[in-house]
Amino acid sequence: MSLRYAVLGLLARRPSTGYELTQTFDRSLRTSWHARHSQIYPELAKLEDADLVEVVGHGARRSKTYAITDAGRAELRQWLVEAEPDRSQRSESGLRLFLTPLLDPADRQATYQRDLVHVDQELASLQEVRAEVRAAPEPEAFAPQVELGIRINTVLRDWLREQLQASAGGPGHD
Amino acid sequence: MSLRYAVLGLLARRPSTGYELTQTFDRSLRTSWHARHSQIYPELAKLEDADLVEVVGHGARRSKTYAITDAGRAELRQWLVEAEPDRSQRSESGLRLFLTPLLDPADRQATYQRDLVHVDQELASLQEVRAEVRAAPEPEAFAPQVELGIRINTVLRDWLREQLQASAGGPGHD
DNA sequence: AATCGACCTGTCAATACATACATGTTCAGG
DNA sequence: CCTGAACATGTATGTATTGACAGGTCGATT
Repeated sequence: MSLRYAVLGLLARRPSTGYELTQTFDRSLRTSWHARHSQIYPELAKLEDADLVEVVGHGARRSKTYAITDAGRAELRQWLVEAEPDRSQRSESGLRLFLTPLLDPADRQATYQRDLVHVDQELASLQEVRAEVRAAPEPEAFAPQVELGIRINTVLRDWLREQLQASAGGPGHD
Repeated sequence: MSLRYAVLGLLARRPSTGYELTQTFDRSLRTSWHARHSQIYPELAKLEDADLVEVVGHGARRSKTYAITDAGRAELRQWLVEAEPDRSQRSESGLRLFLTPLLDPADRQATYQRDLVHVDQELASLQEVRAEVRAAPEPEAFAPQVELGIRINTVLRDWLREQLQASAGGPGHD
């Protein structure tokens, strides 16, 4: 049911078209709940059927702008506050990190290096977002979430650097 | 395809029965790649068909012990080193954290509090694992991974504490 | 000897999700 | 006027995953 609440949550921030939602899933939600447009459009239709969202406008290229309804807000709040969270996760990157010790030192170093490049990019993009948020006239409610993303990626970056340094001396360094 | 490599990876660490794999998925892989036994048993059968794993023993209660084959090891290495990682993730907890700013301060505090309890438990259990790893006679290849888990959960714990303190003064505290 | 709980392996039906297919629209540049 | 790229929305087919069902096994306790 997470997809449903992800969509509801994004529409609670601002009314959007399916296309805009798809972009937000790609940009902001890819690290927490990934979804493709082929899932988003049918989900919007289901949510509309259930009166949790409604079409509030038609734009160019047949686009429809959806907004969350009061019922939708209530449903979202209920899920966030009252439903027991499912703490399980699916992260291919996490799985790879978990299994990396199985590789021999050269392969291991190569994969850590690849991850480090990615984390650096991630950090750069999050720092840009933070700068934008700080430059905004009004305080942004999502600023702490951006900060958390930066902190987690920083920990990851430092850990990857340590692993690379530790094996840099060679497997039988002593 | 991640499930396949998760199973292969666990069998690369040591031969196991389906039941043992299920337990490991629950204990260690729940935060990176979650799977139920109803997926694991059929996957083992498929892997055996493909000669990537083999049955190396029969135990009590009809249990079969599987081990990874040389072909399986090659397949696993190839995936870890050469396949382009899919960086997208699915984490209900992450989604909840992302959406929490939508809640009013009282609800928000309640959910952060709930998360804090969980993170504390997670940390305690990871610190136990670390202690075991340190007490082991031989150096444990997976020790850095445990350390990373501790660091990430520590960052999360500190961040949650900050959020709780920030809103403790009340929404219009100044 | 009966019973209970943990052990252990499977299957099935329904839902979630990915990939590919399919179609039409607006705008900018040549 | 033509063309290509980005915009925008959908559907179809196959695979992945869940939750429920199902049944057999072993050991300990009574």
